[in-house]
Amino acid sequence: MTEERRRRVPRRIREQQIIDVAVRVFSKRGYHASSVDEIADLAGISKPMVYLYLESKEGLFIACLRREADRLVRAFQDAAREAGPPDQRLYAGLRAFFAFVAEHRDGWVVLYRQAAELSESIAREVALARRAVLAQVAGLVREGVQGQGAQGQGAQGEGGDGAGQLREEDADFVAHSLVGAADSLTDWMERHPGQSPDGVALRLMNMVWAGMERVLRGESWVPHSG
Amino acid sequence: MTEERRRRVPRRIREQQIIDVAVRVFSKRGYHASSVDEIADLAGISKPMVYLYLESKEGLFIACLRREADRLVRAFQDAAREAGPPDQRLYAGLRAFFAFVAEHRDGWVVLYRQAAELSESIAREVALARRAVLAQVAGLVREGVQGQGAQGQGAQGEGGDGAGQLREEDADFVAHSLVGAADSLTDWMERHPGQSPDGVALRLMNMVWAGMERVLRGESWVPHSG
Amino acid sequence: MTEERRRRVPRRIREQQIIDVAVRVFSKRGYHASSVDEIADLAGISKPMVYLYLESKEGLFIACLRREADRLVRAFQDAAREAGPPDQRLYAGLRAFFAFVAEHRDGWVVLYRQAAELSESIAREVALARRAVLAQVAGLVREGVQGQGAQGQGAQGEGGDGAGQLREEDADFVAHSLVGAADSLTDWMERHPGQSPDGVALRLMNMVWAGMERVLRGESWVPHSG
Amino acid sequence: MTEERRRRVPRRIREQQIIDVAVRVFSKRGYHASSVDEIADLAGISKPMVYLYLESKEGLFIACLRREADRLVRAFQDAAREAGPPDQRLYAGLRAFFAFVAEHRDGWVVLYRQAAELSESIAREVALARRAVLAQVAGLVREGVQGQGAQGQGAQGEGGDGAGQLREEDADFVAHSLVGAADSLTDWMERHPGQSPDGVALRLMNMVWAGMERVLRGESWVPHSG
DNA sequence: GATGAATGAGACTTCATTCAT
DNA sequence: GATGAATGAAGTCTCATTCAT
Repeated sequence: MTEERRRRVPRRIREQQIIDVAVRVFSKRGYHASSVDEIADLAGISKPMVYLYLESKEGLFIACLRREADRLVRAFQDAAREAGPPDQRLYAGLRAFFAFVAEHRDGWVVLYRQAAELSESIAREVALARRAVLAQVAGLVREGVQGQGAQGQGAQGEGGDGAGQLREEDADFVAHSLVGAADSLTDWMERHPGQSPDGVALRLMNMVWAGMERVLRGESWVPHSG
Repeated sequence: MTEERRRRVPRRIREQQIIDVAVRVFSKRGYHASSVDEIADLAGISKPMVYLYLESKEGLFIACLRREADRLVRAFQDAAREAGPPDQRLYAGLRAFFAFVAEHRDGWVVLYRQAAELSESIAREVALARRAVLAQVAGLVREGVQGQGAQGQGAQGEGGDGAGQLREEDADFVAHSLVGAADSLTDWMERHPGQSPDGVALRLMNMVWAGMERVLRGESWVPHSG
Repeated sequence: MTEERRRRVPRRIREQQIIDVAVRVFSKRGYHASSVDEIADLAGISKPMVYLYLESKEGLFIACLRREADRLVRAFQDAAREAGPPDQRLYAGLRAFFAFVAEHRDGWVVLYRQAAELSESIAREVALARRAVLAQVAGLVREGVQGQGAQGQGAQGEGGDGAGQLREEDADFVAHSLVGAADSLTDWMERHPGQSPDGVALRLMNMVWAGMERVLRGESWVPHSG
Repeated sequence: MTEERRRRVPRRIREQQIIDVAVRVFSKRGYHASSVDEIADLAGISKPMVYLYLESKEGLFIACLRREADRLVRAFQDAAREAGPPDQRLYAGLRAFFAFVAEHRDGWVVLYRQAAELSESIAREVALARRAVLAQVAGLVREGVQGQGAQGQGAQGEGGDGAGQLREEDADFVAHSLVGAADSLTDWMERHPGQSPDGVALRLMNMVWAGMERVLRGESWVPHSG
């Protein structure tokens, strides 16, 4: 890995180099405030190459988006493939998530902090990419809680049969909550640098595990109980 | 709504008109993709008026930011002022939050979906505004859980004394989780239009209430319990 | 002279107040870089008043120009009215000039440092005002040297009859030289704050007095004398 | 002059073309009244090229300034390099000056008629450029008069030893006077088109040569001699 | 594979000027 | 006599994108 920027680099590699830089820049500045000029400069090539390989600024952004979403999804899948009881698997998923964000902060930002400023056509891509991530989480949640009645951690013995009524909607609700919380916690992590990704995952697990099942079963906390 | 667009509108009112429009536009397009031209047009005035009253695009954005943060914080405070047991108060807070977002979607987007693309000086303002919101939530959380041992909803009888160990950090963790989840759930709401803000708040309450206390007490879910 | 900015000031006085401020601002920033806004602000009135009284930015500038040219011309005339031998009178004129500039720096700058940036129609006015100043100097020069043969300071006894051949052109040449030198020396004065206007006038007098007569007589220094 | 406006001109050349035009425009209109649009148009290119090569309007102006100051200084130095007695050298310097101004009127105007309207940072540059020009003249003056006692043109035999007391300040005084006079005489030249630069230089030489030495020696004309 | 040269379009911002009170 | 409200026009500057080599 001689770091000298070589001429005549084959297309596949150049593309990756460009995307590497672009993720960094898009993450730092946001889509609109990023300039193709800067990206080309930092990639050590001229602008026409960017356009030759990635077609347009939108194309470049979409390429970034897809690569980062893929990476995150794969990290999730790898973690979830682990055998084990469902709570362990969800925990593993969350750990994978926080570890990914800690290591690929830029990728996460590109995926999740570019809501308002994008053109219609990019917004669609972003929605797709996020759907892919959310789907992973929702999957884990569904599996995890389905098994919870049998292997869960005790207290709620009211029967896992409620899990049969799992609706897509509920799993989606929980997945949104988890991903939203996790996203927000990346900010919290930045202000508490001592915290390991695993620690954050553990805390979050503690906070939601007990309640998740409830939600997926339908309400049980009664508003006016006080 | 006989809001006929009049000439010679006094400054105070014009400013609000401008900010109203700006919140809408910034929310729809994001900061950079918004143009002062469009905002002026939609406000029914010429660009120089915008600059005369709000100084600059940044000034305009900051004005939007502050107004919306104030509104949200006030909505929260009003809800939290209600008497009642702590879980009720947190529930009221969440309801207020989702109601606010449902009614002021644009304001929320301006506050919470403008991360990466902003200049240093605006980023500071955004951070401040968000801190104000987070502080409200953290406050509610702290109060709520401190009282939980005494007036809580039963199941966890392990004693409220653990609440004494509440650390700022933990309340902040929970507040980040809640706000992040809530933010993300606004997307969920958009895809499930039948859901009332109160319903969403209830679901979220169910999901986190049981676990919050755990987090604030220190961990209790054990990773390798399986 | 209670300095409180009063309302309902009569036109004549308001006009002078405005012009006072305008001379200062035009001098500091130049014509184009000055804004009517700033002038109105500093004058403590609203822009429409400026337009009511002075018609336009150009009108305002021309008013400044005329007033300052008048003042300078009058200072010159007062000095030149002094009786005395011609060299004394020229010296008195130069002293008056440097004293004026030292006290009305802004006025001078407005008159003499606004060459390139002005519109055709203002440039005409400027030329007129400068002509008035140059004419004063040229007048002094002509008188002074005409008498030089009789009452001059000695050395050149070749006779004052050459003075009869004075051409307008020559007096004008000398006047331009003197005013140009004097203008430039105002910069020199700024860098040598110890120097009194009178001292500068004396130095300049020394430098040009002997040679002036020559020029007005036709050449006498021969290029290839070396 | 087959300078057909070509496409794809190399940077170095384009830069010079731009500066050529800019000097003309800045000279004609002054800094603020000049528009980059006009400069680009006259240079036969689009605005972005101007900004690509010269950074900003200020950068463009500074580039003009430096080039013209360099040219003038070099013209001076070339003239002063001529061997010969000191009066001849000063005369050569003045001739060079007037010849330069006659041929590069625009350059001179850019250098010397842009006083009041410039931003702080440009004003610094202008001051620097002018200093360079003044320094050349002051150098010539110093040399010239130092030798005057020995090789001078006769009349003043009071001893060249006074020349040893030359102070920086005095040379500077004379230089300011000369440059100011010369600047002002460029206006005179415009109104007397028949005059050659050499003729003007000769007249000025006549006017100041005799007196210069006096100034540099300390005063000798006595105010109240009459 | 690679790039220096070039631009149309559009952004923010300011200014001289006027209107209605 | 005086002003707050309002604007058309113009200016500086940046950007995504392409052409010709």
